[in-house]
Amino acid sequence: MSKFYITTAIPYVNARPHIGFALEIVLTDAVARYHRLKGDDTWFLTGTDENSLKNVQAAEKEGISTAQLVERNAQYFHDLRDLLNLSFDDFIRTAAEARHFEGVAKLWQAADHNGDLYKKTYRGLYCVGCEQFYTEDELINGLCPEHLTRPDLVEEDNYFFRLSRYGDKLLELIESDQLRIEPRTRKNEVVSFIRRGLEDFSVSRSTRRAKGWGVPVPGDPDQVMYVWFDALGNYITALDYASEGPLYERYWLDNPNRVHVIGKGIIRFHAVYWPAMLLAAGVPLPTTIFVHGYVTVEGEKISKSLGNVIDPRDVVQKYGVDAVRYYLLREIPATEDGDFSTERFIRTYNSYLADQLGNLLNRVVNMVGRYYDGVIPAPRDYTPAEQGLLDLAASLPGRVDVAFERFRPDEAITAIWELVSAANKYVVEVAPWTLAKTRAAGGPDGAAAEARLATSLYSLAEALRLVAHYATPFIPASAEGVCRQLGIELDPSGDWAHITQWGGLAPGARVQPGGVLFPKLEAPKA
RNA sequence: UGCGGGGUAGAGCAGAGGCAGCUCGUCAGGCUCAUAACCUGAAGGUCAUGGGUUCGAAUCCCAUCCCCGCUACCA
Repeated sequence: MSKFYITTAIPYVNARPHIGFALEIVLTDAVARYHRLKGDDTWFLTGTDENSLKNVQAAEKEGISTAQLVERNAQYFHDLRDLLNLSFDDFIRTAAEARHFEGVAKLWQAADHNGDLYKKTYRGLYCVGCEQFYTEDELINGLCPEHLTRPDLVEEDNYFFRLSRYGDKLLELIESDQLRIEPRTRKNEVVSFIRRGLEDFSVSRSTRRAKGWGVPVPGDPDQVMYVWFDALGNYITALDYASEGPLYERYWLDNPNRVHVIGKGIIRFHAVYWPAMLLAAGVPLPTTIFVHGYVTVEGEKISKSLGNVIDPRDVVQKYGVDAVRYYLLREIPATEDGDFSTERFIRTYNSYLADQLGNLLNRVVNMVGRYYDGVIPAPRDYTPAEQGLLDLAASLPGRVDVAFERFRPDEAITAIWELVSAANKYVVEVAPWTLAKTRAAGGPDGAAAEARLATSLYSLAEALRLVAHYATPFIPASAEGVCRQLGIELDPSGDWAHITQWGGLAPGARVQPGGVLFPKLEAPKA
């Protein structure tokens, strides 16, 4: 048994969650659930990033307080827990929690004591209407793209972080995989970025410009922290870094697996800024950063102006939570961009869940009912016909483990579904309905047929038990549903070697026909 | 501009010197336990293009054309 700490990025709360964040959090959930299944001491954190000036502006527009606005919007994200059947252990809100304010202040001070924070005049092009800075190339003909006015050249004292000090150290850690960045192409990106030389970056804003919203800089009431210390710090403040409490000890200090799951757009902040900040503060670094791709919708980038933003609530309501989880985990390759298309969604669901798994369960439960009065029989001698199933089952623990080690749930599912497919083939090969007829005829042939029939139905039920357990991280509710119909329960012991061993199903279980687990979806109109 | 990844069947992808594969889709057949599901078989590819190395190249080398990511304070 090992330990495992895993986090998602914390999203801005200025809009409802969309399908892209659903991908990240479902992906993280599947990995966390897998580690729990294996008996690892697992902690899964998510939360919301609330200390942004944009929230202040949005609240003003709506005529409510900023605290009210972020609280309401944070709820949308917390609601994903039920909606997507998530298993996070903790949810941190950066604007609302003392542990966060205190932890971030401590992190700041530690970096400061190390001499890595200093004050410098920041000069930038500031649009009063937007209340934000623009870089030259963001402007259109030198004008603010939003208001088409000429931005002011504003000077302001801010604190800067000495990132420039840490290039060599970061390179060493990343190239040696002490800080592992997956997939490899993302690691290359980061390495080549660092090689080009690192510049210090600004880590505070004037309190006035931030309208007083944010975490105050310790000892300087005129400044609040900018997003870096504040938002990135959540990964340890949520573990009570402020007091270096038991969670911090258990999941950060004394744990070889500290994993951040992030989208490709924020890799630099997590793979460069954040580790450097931790080095400055004398805090251990994360061990792994996994970078996933983005979701496109019907082949198009998600964007508000295109109006193709998908709310996970809508798809879950329409198709069910496990259908959505399955699609995200299997059809979107974790390391690449992947497309969310209704047509493909329905095809995937119908083929893998309804036709292959659901139908297999149905036929097995039905045959046990018909030929053994609903009681799963004990197997007799295994023959070459079963060998394929047994060999495949024996290969799965290793293959699934490798897949998760690489953060590739899609590969794990593909491997698991080979067992579903093999079981469907096996049904046709042994043709239990023919055996049942021979059995009914009696005589020595009938006795032999009885043995074959018992062995085959047991083997099929056992294959389904294994599939259900392997499928738990991906489609937890349906995995339970499979077990319920088999008349057994998911094994919560965490004894993975035992769970995945062929023969774990105790004969004598009474199947519970429970109707269709995955009702087929109407094919999209051609 | 530089760095990185990629272009393989209608779609999505695997293969990294030795008969071009997988899933979905399409077509034909089989089966009747099952959700018209399942099983078997078939059709479908100039492996982006041009050249080279090799007995042999999707695979290695050179060139070209496309696509995508990164190219800093933008979560």
